Amino acid sequence: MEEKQKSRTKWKQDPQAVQHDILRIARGEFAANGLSGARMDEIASKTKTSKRMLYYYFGDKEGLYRRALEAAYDDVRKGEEALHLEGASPDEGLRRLIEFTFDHHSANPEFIRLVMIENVHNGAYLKESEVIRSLNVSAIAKLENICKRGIAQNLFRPDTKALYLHWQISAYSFFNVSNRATFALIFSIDLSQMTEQSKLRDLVVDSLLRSVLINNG
Amino acid sequence: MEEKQKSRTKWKQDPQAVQHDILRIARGEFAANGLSGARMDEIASKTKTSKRMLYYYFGDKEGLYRRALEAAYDDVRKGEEALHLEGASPDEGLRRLIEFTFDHHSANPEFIRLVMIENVHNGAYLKESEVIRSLNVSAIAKLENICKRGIAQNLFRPDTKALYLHWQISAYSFFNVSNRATFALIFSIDLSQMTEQSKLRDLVVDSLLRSVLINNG
Amino acid sequence: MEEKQKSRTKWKQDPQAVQHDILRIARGEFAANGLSGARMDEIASKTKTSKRMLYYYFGDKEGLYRRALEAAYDDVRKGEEALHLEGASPDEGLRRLIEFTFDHHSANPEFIRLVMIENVHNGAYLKESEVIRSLNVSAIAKLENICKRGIAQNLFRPDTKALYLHWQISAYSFFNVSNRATFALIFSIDLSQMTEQSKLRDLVVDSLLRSVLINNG
Amino acid sequence: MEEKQKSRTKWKQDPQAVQHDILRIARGEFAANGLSGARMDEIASKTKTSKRMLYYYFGDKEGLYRRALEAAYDDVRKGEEALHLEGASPDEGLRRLIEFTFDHHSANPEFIRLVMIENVHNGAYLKESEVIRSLNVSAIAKLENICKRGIAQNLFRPDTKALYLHWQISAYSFFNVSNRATFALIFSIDLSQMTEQSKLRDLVVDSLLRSVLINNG
DNA sequence: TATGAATGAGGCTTCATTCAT
DNA sequence: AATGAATGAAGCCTCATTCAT
Repeated sequence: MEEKQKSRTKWKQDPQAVQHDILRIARGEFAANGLSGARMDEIASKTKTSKRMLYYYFGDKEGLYRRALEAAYDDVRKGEEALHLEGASPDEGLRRLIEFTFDHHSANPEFIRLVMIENVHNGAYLKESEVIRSLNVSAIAKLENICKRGIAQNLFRPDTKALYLHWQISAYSFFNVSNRATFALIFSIDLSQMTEQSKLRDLVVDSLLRSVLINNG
Repeated sequence: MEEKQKSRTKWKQDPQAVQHDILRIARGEFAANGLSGARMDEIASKTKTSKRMLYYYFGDKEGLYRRALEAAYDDVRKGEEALHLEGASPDEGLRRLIEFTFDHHSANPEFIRLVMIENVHNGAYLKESEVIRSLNVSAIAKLENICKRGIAQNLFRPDTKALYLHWQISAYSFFNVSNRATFALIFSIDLSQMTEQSKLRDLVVDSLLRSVLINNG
Repeated sequence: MEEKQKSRTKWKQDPQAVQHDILRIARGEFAANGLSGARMDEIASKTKTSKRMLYYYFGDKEGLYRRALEAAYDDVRKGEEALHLEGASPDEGLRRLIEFTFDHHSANPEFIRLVMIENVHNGAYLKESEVIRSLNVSAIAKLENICKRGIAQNLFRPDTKALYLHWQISAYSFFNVSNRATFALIFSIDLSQMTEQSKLRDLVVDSLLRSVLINNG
Repeated sequence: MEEKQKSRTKWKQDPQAVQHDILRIARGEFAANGLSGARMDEIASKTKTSKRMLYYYFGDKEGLYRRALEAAYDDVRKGEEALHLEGASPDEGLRRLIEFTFDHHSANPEFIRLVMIENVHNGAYLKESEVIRSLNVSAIAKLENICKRGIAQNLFRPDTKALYLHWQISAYSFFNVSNRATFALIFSIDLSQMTEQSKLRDLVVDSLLRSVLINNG
């Protein structure tokens, strides 16, 4: 057991670091307990600063939640930028995009939970956020490029739409994380095991490619 | 003083009705606000009885939540029984099953929200429930029958697995409701409109059939 | 030092008494410290019940303040009803009314302070109160009767108006209490002493009668 | 983060001006919200400097309040010096003094509010102030001169006392401002309208003169 | 002289729950 | 079976003030 004592020496006078620290903890707590379930006291105690600072920097609980949500979206967007598909053929590119998205969601369950929670609130806090609006461009650009090329090369069905394909990929990737608990209980199968995850990933990739590609007999 | 009085006419002396009334209200409140977000006072005030009755019949808040969750699952299961596919061919049966599931989820957003909330809690309350275990049989029986026949008739790919197909159908149908709010905000498109819903339904059906059927060129 | 223990036996189940008790204490605290200066904890601790009951019966601090203000006005109004002037001549009646008002204000400094405080808030809480509106009738009825008779009997100047005369009486009676502290400090004279109070009362009565009566040479 | 930054141009390096600025703002805030109701943050944010300066120059909240109160008294006293009655007859002088006092109070509602607030605090802060003591001389000197001359010329009743007459004038002039809000609400009449104000002023002047002058039949 | 960052103490309020009848 | 009154614990938030530079 370590002595409970926060190192309040070198963190001071670094507002950026303090805010980041708070946001990181807050994200975890909100993801774990929901907006009303999370406790400001609990968040504060896990932080390197005092409770007062949560209010100093974020105003109130909802403000903190909103900022944590934004930060989560932003982190995920940054992660997505890491995927480069320049040289790949349309079908190979699509395969890799699906795999990446599936894995990326799987690797960020905290983000998934925040989005679930935000949807329980009907997107009320995302609605207020200016920051989020900028996500839509980058989120779908890669896919649009792939589709355009795939259709032009007569590989993809001509009615393939990037937005709807994105919806499909998201549905699989999101559901895979969001509904693990209840699915496991009802069907007595733990799909979060690595072997199951790779099986599901293949299923998703194959299924979607088969439905998009023209010659998939 | 804190809760308004209602004119309690002749509901008294009917415990069954009282409990049903409470559960119906509770389901709505939990679906709308989450477990910690829902308020016992609010639930009670929308009920035909007093707050004391919630505790009398359901013990505490978590007990009420669990019972409301169970009731929601039970209602949905009953609804699913309405689908009859006896005479249909495997491909037609699958199509109708997908459509039905999609529509059924869409028609029960309150249930979807409860399941989301339960997943946020890692299925902790479903885990305790004895009632829920009985759902898994009926939920997948129809699909297994279809798959068996589809494979036997050389219509479906031989490696088609009912459980995984069910997972796919569920992913689409669930995500369609669960993530409406955030999807709409990020992509500025309201997929809940009827025309969009029917477009998505066709997309889901076509995509899945194409990926399952052997000759789908 | 008495053992700090509230007799929580015979007060229970008497909501009226509980509310009265709370209001009495609250009036004192608000009068002594103002709206923001008063402390809910302090009010509660002087009460026979717990802090929770303040909120149970009055909603929040402002609700309690408003109700305490209303109760104070109501008490004062009831006190005013004790004055009966039926048999008196107009001049004698006016004299007695002025004396009574002067004394009544002097006897209720807590009420005066509440009114001062409410004026600091620009009457924002009185404005919301339905109860207060009923005061205006009774407050001035007696004076109107006196004026009418006084004018009819050629005793009072014909342009004497009850409302403005009331304003004058109130100004003296109110100021006598409200500004004691600063007046005493600046002029080094404690007008709250009984001899000074009676001198002031005579001054007010004489001055007003002289200015209203026709033959006051 | 909690307070907005202002473009501090070239106010720096002028302590006098900074203190004046702070006092002006503080007076307004205290007058509007009372001692406990006023917020140091709010005062600071309306100031040209930062919050730290309030503490630098005035020590703490109470120190700032006291200084603001003193400054308000001082301003008012300076204003009173503007009245010159040298050539006037006693009755004309008295009339003009009353009118002036009435108008002067009416023109300084912020000062009136501060005095109300100080009285709510039983003059506790004025009591500590050295500065205030010097006010009593000038405040009443003019009136004493008038009274002496009026009595000597057999115009005023011989028992006329400057201090009590001052009390009467103050009562009217103060109450006219201090109780506007509640009076308006209870009697549904807005006495702050200009026509009403001039009516009240005439009433006050006439009433007081009639009660002081010997031949006023 | 000046300031952004930081804070402990204490304020108001709400929660699920139980009591007494 | 049913209820209005009551509550302790804990929640969120704000206050005047100080620190480190």
